[in-house]
Amino acid sequence: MGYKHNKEDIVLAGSQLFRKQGYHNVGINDILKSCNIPKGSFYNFFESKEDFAAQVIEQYSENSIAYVKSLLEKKASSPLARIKGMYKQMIQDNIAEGCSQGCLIGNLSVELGGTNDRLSTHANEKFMELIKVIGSVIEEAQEKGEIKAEQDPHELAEYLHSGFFGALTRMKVNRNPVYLNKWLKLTFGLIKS
Amino acid sequence: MGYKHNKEDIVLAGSQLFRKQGYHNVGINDILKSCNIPKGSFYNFFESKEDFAAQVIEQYSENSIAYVKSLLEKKASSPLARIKGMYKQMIQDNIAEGCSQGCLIGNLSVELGGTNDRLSTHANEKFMELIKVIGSVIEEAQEKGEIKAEQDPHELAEYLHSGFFGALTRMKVNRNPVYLNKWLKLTFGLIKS
DNA sequence: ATAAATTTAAACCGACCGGTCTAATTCACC
DNA sequence: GGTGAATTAGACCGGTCGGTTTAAATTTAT
Repeated sequence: MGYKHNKEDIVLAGSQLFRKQGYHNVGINDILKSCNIPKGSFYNFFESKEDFAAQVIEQYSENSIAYVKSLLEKKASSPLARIKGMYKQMIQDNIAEGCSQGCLIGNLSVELGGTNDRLSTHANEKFMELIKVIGSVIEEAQEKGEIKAEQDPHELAEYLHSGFFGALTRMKVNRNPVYLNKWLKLTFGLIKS
Repeated sequence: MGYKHNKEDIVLAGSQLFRKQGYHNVGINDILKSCNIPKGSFYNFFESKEDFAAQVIEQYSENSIAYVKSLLEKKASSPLARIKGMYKQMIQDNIAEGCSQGCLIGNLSVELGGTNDRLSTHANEKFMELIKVIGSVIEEAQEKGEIKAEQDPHELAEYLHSGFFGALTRMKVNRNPVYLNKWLKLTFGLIKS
């Protein structure tokens, strides 16, 4: 049950730092300061900065997937309403964070996609896992006739979520949620039957 | 007319490096090596790394805007065909680069949006300039009845281009252009009248 | 109670970072 | 052809980077 510090808290702090400031702009010392641990403890838990980042990706995406599943499982409402509600909730979450962070997976894909195979492959795998979850609810919505049936549900999920990342980027650079709301309105206007 | 080295070439080399590897992962020495100049020359032309990056943003986006305008001005074809043709061309360009770079403006927006106000504001201004250009052709297409007229053309241009950036991110992390093609097909299927 | 194992703590390391400095070179102009 | 300004050249600087090390403190097991 542990000593003074615990791994999960450090990883959580790291995900906040990486999301807001990126990978290369965050040093080990920033991480140490942000949760008041000495360097020895850090290297006791993690092999390297890269290993740490891999665990940040893992924890963040597992939490995200669980969160998305919980939002999509409210069987009371229709599939389309659940998907739209999920994005609405995510928009609220980003607003609560001051529009300054965005999506860790997307951000790291951009920053490390050109150079760090290990981390960007890891991020990509987690992205695809999330797409699967969203895709299955889109399929449901198509079966109920709520969403145009012409497109492959999995492709549509990819389209939605990478478009949402584009909007998150606009949000981050402007520190303003309007782009998320515009995206929501436009996207769901376009895909509904 | 110059001595041995010239500024524009250094800026061009920098834009390649920043696009592929990001801002913080590229050091001054990487830039020097990539165009074989000594440090003294670099600091003769540029005040600092940040000043250099600002000039990279400026040159890259001015070139991009001119390029986009040239692609959109082929009055032989319809406005919609011109817009779609522009994205098709951009997809080809990214393929020619090995799908490893993406968009400098978008990439820097993600990496620096949370921390560097000067550079991210600069990037944002250039993004909006480009949106204006695309927006005006969308308006044209709407007047000709080629694109659904319900949406504001400027908002639609923002939607298109930030969605394209999302697809570029998928491309970069997968080193694969299929995501760009899927995006093209889906987007233009959805917005056409 | 004590020994073994683990975690905490921070000083320390070489490498590299962005940036400065001084000298040699090259150019434009008289 | 000589002169002053701009460019080229790279050694050099303090600071910070990711990472190592050694010892003290703490927890667990006996």
